[in-house]
Amino acid sequence: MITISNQIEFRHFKYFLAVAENLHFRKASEQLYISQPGLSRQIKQMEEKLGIKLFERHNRKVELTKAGLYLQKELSLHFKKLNN
Amino acid sequence: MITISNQIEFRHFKYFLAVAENLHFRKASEQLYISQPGLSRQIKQMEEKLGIKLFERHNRKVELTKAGLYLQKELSLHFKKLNN
DNA sequence: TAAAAATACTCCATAGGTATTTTAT
DNA sequence: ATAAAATACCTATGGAGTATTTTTA
Repeated sequence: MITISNQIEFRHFKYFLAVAENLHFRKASEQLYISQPGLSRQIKQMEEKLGIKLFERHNRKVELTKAGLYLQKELSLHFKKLNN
Repeated sequence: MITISNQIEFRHFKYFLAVAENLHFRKASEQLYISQPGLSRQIKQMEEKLGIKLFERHNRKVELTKAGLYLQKELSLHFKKLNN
């Protein structure tokens, strides 16, 4: 049985990668064609579900945590293979 | 930009793999702890979104189509890498 | 004081359940 | 006659939008 998707959905990965790329929630939200609050909530939810902080928010500056950086690498590697 | 998840979610992959493994909707639904109609609908939706038939339903016998077989192989390879 | 993310609220799309029907053997 | 999937109908969860607040440089 596959377990990951009981918690995390594609949406989360997609959103995460957009924020990780932009390091800016508003810009990422525009790129994703969703609202900034919606994006913030989903990232927060993702962090809660994983029990891991993915971003450090020092106002006017968003950074990836170590865990976030690791996840970004992993996803960049494997995520795209599922797009045929 | 990642595109796949605008249509398909983890849920679909998970459900698909369960049916592909069991070749039986009811058994697969039990394994997934969801109802048989819910599973049938999600698989149907997945096929519609992909525009590809994944299973042949001859009553009392479910078979993977060629496309389904291919997808099963691909997912078996890549899907699990996303589980840390 | 302004730029950015978080919170409050609301709404609605849809995943999923129960009951039933259809289908083929 | 029965086993299995599909369909009909309904409900409730949660994703997402707008408006606003909080935060810090």
